[in-house]
Amino acid sequence: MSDIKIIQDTRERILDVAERLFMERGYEGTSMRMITGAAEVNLAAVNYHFGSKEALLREVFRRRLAWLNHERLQALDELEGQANGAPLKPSLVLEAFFGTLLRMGGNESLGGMTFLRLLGRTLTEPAEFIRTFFSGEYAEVIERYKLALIRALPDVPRAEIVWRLHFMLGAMSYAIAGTDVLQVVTGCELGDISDANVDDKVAAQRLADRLMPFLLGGLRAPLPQFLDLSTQQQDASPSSGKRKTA
Amino acid sequence: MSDIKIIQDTRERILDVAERLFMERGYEGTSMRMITGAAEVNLAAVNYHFGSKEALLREVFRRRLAWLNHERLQALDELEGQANGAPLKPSLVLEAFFGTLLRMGGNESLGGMTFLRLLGRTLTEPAEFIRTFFSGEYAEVIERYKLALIRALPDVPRAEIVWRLHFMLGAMSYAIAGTDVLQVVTGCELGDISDANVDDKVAAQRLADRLMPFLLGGLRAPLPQFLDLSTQQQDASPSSGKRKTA
DNA sequence: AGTTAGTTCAAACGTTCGTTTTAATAATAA
DNA sequence: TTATTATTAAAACGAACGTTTGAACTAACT
Repeated sequence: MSDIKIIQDTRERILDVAERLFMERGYEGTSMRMITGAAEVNLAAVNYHFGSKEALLREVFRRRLAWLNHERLQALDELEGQANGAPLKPSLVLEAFFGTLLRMGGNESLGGMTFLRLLGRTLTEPAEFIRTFFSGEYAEVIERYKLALIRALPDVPRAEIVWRLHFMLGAMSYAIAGTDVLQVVTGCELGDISDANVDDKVAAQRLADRLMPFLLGGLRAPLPQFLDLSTQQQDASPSSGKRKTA
Repeated sequence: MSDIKIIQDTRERILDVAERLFMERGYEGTSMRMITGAAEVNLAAVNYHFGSKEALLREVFRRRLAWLNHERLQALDELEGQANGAPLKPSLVLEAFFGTLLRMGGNESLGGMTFLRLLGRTLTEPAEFIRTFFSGEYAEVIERYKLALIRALPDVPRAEIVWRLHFMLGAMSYAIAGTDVLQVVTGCELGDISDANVDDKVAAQRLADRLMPFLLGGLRAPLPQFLDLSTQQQDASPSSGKRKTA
C-alpha cells in the first residue's frame, strides 16, 4: 500500500523531489545536483526532460495548478449556477476559493501540504520569471473571483475589495508557508500545523477551520473611511456605534 | 536638501544598497559583486567591514529592528501604563504593533518601505540561519504582544489567538512584500501601494488605513467551533444568530 | 621625519553553479 | 536481424559564487 509508487519514471521522480526541495530551500537555494542526487537520477536528466531549471520549476507548478485552476473555476460555476443570477454570499465565495486550495493540501496525490507550502513561499520569490509565470497562471481565476466578490459585496468599493483580497491571499500564504518560520516566533503553542506526526488531511482541515472565519471577519470588517491611524484615539471595538459596515 | 547624504562612509553605503538589493532580488539572488558594484566600493569591503554575506544580512536587519523592537515595546508599555492593570482593547494592541511598523515604513531615514518589503519577504526565506536569526530578534516582542492580546480577549482560547496572530502577521507581510507580485495578480486597480510616484509616507498611511480594519475584523471574527468546512452549508454571514463571538 | 592602525585596492583562491557534450545503453520499428 | 529512436551515463564546459591575500594608500600620532 505504501509502495504503490516505488517504480516511477525519471520525469515524475524529478518533479516530486524538486517540489519538495524547492519548498524546503527555495528556488535559488536548490541546485540541480541536489535534485538529481535526491531523485537518484543522472545530473543531465533535468535538462534532458525539461530543458532548464526554470522550465522544471514551471512544470512543477503547472501539473498542480492545472487541477487547482480547473477546480476553482468549477466551484464558482456551480455556485453561480445554483444562485440563478443572484449575487453569492461572501462566505460561499471564500469557501470555493480557499476551501478548494486547502482540500488540495489534504490530498497527497495532489502534492499535499508540500505543494501548498511551496506555493505560498514562491509567491514572494523575487525572481522575475517566477512573477510573470504566476500572473499568467493565476490571472483568469483571480479575475473571476474578484468579480464574484464585487457582486457579493455591492456596497463595498471595488478598490477596497481588491485590497482585502490581497490581504486574504497574504494571510493564507503565510499561514501555510510560514509554519516553521512563525512556529518559533509565536512560541510552540500552535502544535497543530507544524506537527509532522499529523497527516496532511488532518493538518489541512485544522488550518481551514481556523483560517476561514478569520478571512471572513477581515473581509466583512468595517470600512476604513472614518478610521485614522495617525491618532491613537480611534475605537474599533464592536460595541462602538456609528461605523459603516461592509 | 536631497544631497545631504552624498558623503557616506563605506559601511553605511553598503548597508543601504544591500537593503535594497536583498529586497529586490532576495538573499540568494543577490551577489556580493552586485552589492559592492552598486555601492561603488571594492569587492572585499563587505568581508572587511562585516565578515561575511550572512553577517551583512544580519547587520542590515539589526540596525532597523533595534529601533522597531524598542518602539514596539515602548508603545505597549505606554498603553499598559495608561490602563492601570486593566486589559487593553484589542484595537489598541494592534495599533501599537502594526501601526509602529507602518509608521516606520513612512520614515525614509528608518528604511522606509524598502525595509518593510525586505522584512516581509525575508520572513519566508527558507535559509536556516535566517529563520534562527529572526526568532531570536523577534521572540521578546512577540511574546509581550501575545500576552497582551490574551489579556485583551479573555474569552478566546490562547491557541486561537496565536493562530490569528499568525494570520495577521501573514496578511501584513504579504500586503507589504507582495505589492509588485500581486499587483499583476489582482489587476492594476490597487494603484496606491505599488505606485512609485507616491512617497513612502503616503503609501504607508494608505496601507495602514486599509490593513488595520481588516486585521481587527479577522481578529474579532466568530470562533470556528461551529463551522465545518467540509460541508458547503455553513453560513458565516453577520446576520446569522447563534454563533460564539470573539 | 618615521611608525602605526585603519581602510581600500586589484588579483586570485577554490568551489559550486547550470548547462553541454559525447558515448553507452535500452527500447521500438522495419 | 538491423535501423532508429529514446533515454541514461560520465565527464567536462565556462561562468559566477563567497572569500582571502598582500600590497598600496590614508591619516593620525610620536
